[in-house]
Amino acid sequence: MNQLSLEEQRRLLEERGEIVFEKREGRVGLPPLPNVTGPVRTRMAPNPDFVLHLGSARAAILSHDYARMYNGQFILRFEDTDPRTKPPQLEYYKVIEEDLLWLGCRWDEKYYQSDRMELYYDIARQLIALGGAYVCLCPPEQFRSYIRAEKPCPDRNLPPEVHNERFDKMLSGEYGEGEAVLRIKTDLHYPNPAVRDWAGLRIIDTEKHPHPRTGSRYVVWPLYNFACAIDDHVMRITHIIRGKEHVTNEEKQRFLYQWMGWEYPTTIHHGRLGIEGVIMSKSKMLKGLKEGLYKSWDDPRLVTLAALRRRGFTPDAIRDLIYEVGIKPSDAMISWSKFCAINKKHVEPSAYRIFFVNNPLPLHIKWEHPMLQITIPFHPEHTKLGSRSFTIPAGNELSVFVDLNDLSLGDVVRLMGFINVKIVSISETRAEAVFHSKDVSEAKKQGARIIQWVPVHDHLSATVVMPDASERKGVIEPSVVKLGVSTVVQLVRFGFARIDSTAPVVLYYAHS
RNA sequence: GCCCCGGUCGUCUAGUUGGACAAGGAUCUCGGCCUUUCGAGCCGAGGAUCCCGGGUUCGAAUCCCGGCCGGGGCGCCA
Repeated sequence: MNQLSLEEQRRLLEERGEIVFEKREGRVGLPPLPNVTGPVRTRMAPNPDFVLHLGSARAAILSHDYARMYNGQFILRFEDTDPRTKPPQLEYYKVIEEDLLWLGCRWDEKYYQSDRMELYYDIARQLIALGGAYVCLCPPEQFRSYIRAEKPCPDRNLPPEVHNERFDKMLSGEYGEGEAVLRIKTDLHYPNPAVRDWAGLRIIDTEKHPHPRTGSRYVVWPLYNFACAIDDHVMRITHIIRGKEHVTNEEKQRFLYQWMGWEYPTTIHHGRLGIEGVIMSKSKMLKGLKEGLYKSWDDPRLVTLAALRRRGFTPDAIRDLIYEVGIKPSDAMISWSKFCAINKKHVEPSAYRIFFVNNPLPLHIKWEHPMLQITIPFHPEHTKLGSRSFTIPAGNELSVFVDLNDLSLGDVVRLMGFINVKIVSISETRAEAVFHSKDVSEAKKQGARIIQWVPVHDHLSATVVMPDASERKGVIEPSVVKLGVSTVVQLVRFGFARIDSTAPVVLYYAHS
C-alpha cells in the first residue's frame, strides 16, 4: 500500500467510499458572531472631525454586515463630544454619511451625542446618588499621584450631597475649564492605573470653542467612555466591534455598568489595518491638509474612502479586503498589490478599454488609403459594453499619436486594431513610418509590438493624476467624453483609471 | 516603567475542543497556453525550520511553562 503514490492511495480510498479528499479552500464570508441570542444590534460611532478612511471601513463593514447577517440593526452614532481638541465639523457629518452609503452600510437608526447631553447629566446624577461618581477638584498632576499610590483623592469620600452641589456648579458655569471633573469610582487597586477612577465629564468653554451643532449651550461635556458606555446600553447594542485600541476602555466602562446594574455587550476588538507606505492616522492626514500638502481629503495619496472612490476603487473591493483581514486582534499590513488585485477583479469586467498615449509623438505614415472606419470593441470579451469607431479620411499619408517609448528605428509595430507599420525615422518632434501590412498574424510573425494610438485629427489632451499626485500628460481618444465622469476605464497598456472630469479631460489612476 | 494583546510563505489569510496538515487559499515571482494589451483567463513551478526553547502526549501549528519580537493603552482625546 505504502508503495503506491499518494494520488493512487487517495483514489483507492475514495473508490471504497472510506474517505473523501476534498480540496481545501480559504474561508468564504464572515465567521459566525459569538453570543448571538436574539436580534443583533451593532453600531458605528465616528467622530465627525474627519472623513472615513480604509481603517474606519473595517469597523463599519464588520458592524453593518454582521447586523445584516443576523437580521438585526445597524446604528450610526456621531460621537461629537469634544468641541475643543477634536472639533467636529458640519461638512464631515455629511461626508461620513456619504462614505457609509457608498460602502453599502445603510443605517437603521442615527444619533448625535451632542443631542443627548441631558441623558448623560441624568446618569451622572444617578451615579452620584449611588456613590459611584464624584466631582473631583484636584489638579490633574495631584490626582495622578494619589491614583498611582492607590490612594483616594480628598474629594472621593465626600458625601453625595456635596458632589451634587458641585455638579450643579459645573453645569451653571461656576468652574472654568480644568477646575472640576466628574469621576467614576473604580477599584483603586485595579492593576492598570489608567483605569482607576476615570474621568466621565469635564468642562469645555464653549464660548471660546462653540460646538457646531449646539453652540455654547453646554459647558459640561461627557468624555468618550462615559457617553459611549451609556449609549451602548441605552441603544441596546448587543455587539461592539471596534479597534483594539479600545480594550482598556472596555475595562473602564465595565465599572460604570456595574454601578448601574447593566450588562456589558459582547465585544470584538480587531487589530489595526495598515497599508504599505501610507499614513492611516487621522491626525496626520488632518495636519497635511492644514499645511497644504494635500489639496483636499480626497487627495490620491490618502486612503480616505473619498480618495479611493475617486481613483476607481469599488466598495466591493474594500469589502473583500475587510473580509479577508477578518476580526482577529492581530494587526495587518496590507500590500498595495493585494488590494489592487482585488479591485482589478471587480473592475476588469466592466472597464472600458480606451487609448491614452502618455508621451505623445506624431507618427506620420506613408500610405495610400481610402476613407476608413475602424471599429474597436470597448472590451475584448464583454461585447455589451459596445464599441467605438475612428474615422480615417482618405489620403496618402496619415498621422497618429503614439508613445515615443514604444518606437525604435526599423521596427515593425502594430497599431492595435488597425494596421502594421515600419518605423523609418525618429526625431525629437516627429516620427515617420511606412505601411507594412494589415493582418495581426503578420504582426505576430514580425514579433511586432502591439501598441495603442490616437488619431492626430481626432484627439483630446488628457491628464492622468497618479497615486503620488504627480500628473501624466498625454492625448486620449474622444470617446472618453461620452463615457462620462466617474466611469472606470482601462487605459490600454497604461492602467485602470477613473474619469474625473471631461472638460478638461482628467483621470485618476487606480492601478495597472 | 506599569497594564493588556498578538506572532502560520515577502504580504494577507485558513487551520487552534490535539489526529484526514507531507500546513490549504489569495497575492507575489518565474515559466507555459490563450489572446488584436505589458490586461483578463487557464495550467505549472517557486516560496513557511507554523517566532525560539523546554514540557505534556502514541501524536502538538493547536495544550502548559519560559524567553524573544511586534502592537496597543497609560488625556479633563475619540
